[in-house]
Amino acid sequence: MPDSPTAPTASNAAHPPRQRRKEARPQELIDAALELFAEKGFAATRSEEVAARAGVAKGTLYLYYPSKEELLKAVISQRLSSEIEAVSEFARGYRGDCASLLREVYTEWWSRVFDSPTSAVFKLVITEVRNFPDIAAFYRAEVVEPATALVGEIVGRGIASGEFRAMDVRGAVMSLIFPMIMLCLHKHSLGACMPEVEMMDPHAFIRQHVEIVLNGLRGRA
Amino acid sequence: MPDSPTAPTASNAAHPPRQRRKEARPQELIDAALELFAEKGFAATRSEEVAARAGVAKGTLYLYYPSKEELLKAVISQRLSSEIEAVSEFARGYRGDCASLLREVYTEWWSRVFDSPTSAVFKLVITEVRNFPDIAAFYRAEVVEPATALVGEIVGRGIASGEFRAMDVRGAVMSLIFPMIMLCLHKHSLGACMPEVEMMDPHAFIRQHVEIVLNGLRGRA
Amino acid sequence: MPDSPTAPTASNAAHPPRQRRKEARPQELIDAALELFAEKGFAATRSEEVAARAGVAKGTLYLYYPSKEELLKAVISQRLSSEIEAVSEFARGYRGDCASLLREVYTEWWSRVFDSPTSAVFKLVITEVRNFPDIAAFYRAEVVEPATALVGEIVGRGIASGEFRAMDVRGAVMSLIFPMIMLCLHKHSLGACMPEVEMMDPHAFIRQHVEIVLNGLRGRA
Amino acid sequence: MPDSPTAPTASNAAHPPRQRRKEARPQELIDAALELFAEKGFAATRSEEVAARAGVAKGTLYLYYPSKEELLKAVISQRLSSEIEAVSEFARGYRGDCASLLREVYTEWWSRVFDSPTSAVFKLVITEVRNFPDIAAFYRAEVVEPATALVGEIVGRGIASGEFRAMDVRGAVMSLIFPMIMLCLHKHSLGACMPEVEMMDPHAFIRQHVEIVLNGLRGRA
DNA sequence: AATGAATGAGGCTTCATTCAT
DNA sequence: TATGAATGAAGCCTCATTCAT
Repeated sequence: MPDSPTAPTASNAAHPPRQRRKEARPQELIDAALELFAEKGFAATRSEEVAARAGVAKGTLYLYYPSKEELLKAVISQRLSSEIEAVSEFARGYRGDCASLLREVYTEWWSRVFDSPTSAVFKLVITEVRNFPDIAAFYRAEVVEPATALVGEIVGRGIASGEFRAMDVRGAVMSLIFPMIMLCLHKHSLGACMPEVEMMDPHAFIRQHVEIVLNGLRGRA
Repeated sequence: MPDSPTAPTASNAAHPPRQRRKEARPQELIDAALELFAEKGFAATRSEEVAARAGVAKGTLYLYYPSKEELLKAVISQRLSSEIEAVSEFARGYRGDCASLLREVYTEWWSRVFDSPTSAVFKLVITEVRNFPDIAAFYRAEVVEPATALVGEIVGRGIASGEFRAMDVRGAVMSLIFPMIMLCLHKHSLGACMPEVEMMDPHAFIRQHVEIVLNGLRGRA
Repeated sequence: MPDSPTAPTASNAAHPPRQRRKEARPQELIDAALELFAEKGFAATRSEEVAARAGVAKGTLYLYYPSKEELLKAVISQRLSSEIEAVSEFARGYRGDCASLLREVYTEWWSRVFDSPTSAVFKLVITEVRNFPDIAAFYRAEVVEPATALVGEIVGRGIASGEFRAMDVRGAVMSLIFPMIMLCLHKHSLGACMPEVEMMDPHAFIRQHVEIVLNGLRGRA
Repeated sequence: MPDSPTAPTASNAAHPPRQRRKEARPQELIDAALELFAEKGFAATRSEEVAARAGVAKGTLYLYYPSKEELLKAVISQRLSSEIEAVSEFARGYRGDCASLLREVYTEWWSRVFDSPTSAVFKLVITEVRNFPDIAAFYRAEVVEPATALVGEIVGRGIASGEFRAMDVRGAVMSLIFPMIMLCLHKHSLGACMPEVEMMDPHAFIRQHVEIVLNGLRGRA
């Protein structure tokens, strides 16, 4: 029911009341920026849009980040840092065979990442690395290396114990990881454009993919 | 092919090229645009750069494409159309078991795509679909559907014949295809930034990945 | 003056200063503004800088002056008013020949002006008059006219008495005054940029200049 | 008589015809910039105003100068360079006594400078040196040093020959030069605001000032 | 057809001023 | 009264597009 014209509500006010929320702003801005940068790309997102989505005025953005580019870097590093924290914790001290460990990591951790805003970071990194070399170095050191090492070590152990057959470990890691990243990319690109197209449920896919690959790592080639 | 005896010798190259140029311009502009759009993103690429890389002046671009956006659409549709042509041809009338067919499609056709400029289109599509809904519809109808249908049909046949175990076919297709697309994305994003980092050879990865998945599709889960 | 025996010793300084502050604020703001406006120009000086140099926060400035422009006007009029007061007093009722009077005015009063913050006002006026017409009217009425009248009258008396030869009085006044103003301008422009360049001592220059001009006013042309 | 509403003239056109005048633009932009920078100050002049006064659009300015700051530097160096050329030529190989030479330099060269747009450069330099240290170095090396050397040498010769009495040469140079610069500054500051105020004719002042100082340099102190 | 000078809408950023605390 | 977070108008500059040559 629309407001009657003679009964303006609070939202009609020309100047919504100013709020002083110094503590909350940085995270709000980062969240808004991640959504928009992933949706439209860094260059095509106006800084005013980011501010608007974070519920502040244009100028406020610049009280917290000195430029749009610095905001981008903050978005990526802040998001990834917290996620990295999470996996490390997750994998540390896990007991059981390799297959179970991988199954757990994927269904627990990856499923959660897929549902979180972090899923957008992959699109952002792929889209913007070539324009911002800092990102490449950071991403490689903080994400690619640790993730490859973690999964690679599990696969390597499996090969050593005879659970898996001999093969190129780096390739096996890619076979495991790449589809997960693609799932994230799809969610924020084609998937976001065509909600009507029925696709396999992402979580079910994750489970099935891990099983296929684990199974494929075992048998005779 | 040596000069025909009646053709002028050195000055031969002076005119025909200029003739050929006019015909070749659209393709040269598309090639330049694909490289740059994939490298920097559509919004961050200046149309003057595209013209420069194609060896013409700024204004000339607009004699062939009415706007930067139309150029983008031309880039995507032209590249994909020719590639689609190619696979259809490839798969049509293939005889043999499912595994062999998939092996062939991937190692022959995909390996070639990975090495061609078409590999950049995937990055471009992922980057820009949300800004240009036309692209989404086109890409889905012309690429996603046919490719999914093609591979899906092969996998389906394999399940029907008992060669593969029962499972969600769409998911199996994703398990096969996603890493290939990621390979292309990587080539044009992180991979382009860090040439020094050693990775598994892409073609070897393609072979290994297909074997892992094919093997995984067969065995008991 | 030593502490009075009944006054608290160290803690003495703690409270009175805070009291004094409130009274002193306008002058502190004006002093800070004069320095900065003269250094960087009115438009290029941020009001926050003025506040910072005066030791208060941005908002506080606006408790004392309603806008940056009003602060500018206050800076100019306040500084000049107090200086005008001083000369008038100085010249009133002086006895002696014209040359001596001029010599006194210049070496006593001008030398002092040169060393005081007032020297910066000349740069400020020259820089900003055309943007703020109020300043022109004020400066002309309160500074140019009185000063020209004062010096002009002395020179005129000298010509009348035969001490000086006949000439355009306004021009003679300019010959006397202009270099003094230039000295102030130089101090706050080039002079401030290149402290290493040796120049004639300003006070010595003032004395020599007055002698040259007085001498020139006398002799046969 | 205003145009009748039904008879629009050429000046009513929304887009005045584009003119391609690559050769003439730089000088036109410099001239426009000098006027405006001197009038309002560098910071208070919008780059669009400069373009408009030069008869071009905003963007055109940036085809010729990469930033407003570079335009400022071009304005100053271009103007001064051509003027420096002129004096050097003027003084080279002059014959006659010192007084005559100075008289000539002043009445010929300075009078011309005063009437030319170059007169505005002095205001610009004084106003902006502290913000742009490059200008200080350039101005000192190209203007202050040569001018001081030129006039200083003449005065020095006069002292050596007994035509002038002994004194600080640098000071004498300042006594000669400073009023000329002040005349230029006045023209572009107070003088521009109050055209109604009668002042001594600048050219007459220049002549009288030189005579006063020359006379003052001679006589007994 | 090709060029590149010219244009001006639009984006990033600054900063004078306001206002909640 | 003092603060400094918040605002948004306004300025610098870029670049897609146009058009005179």
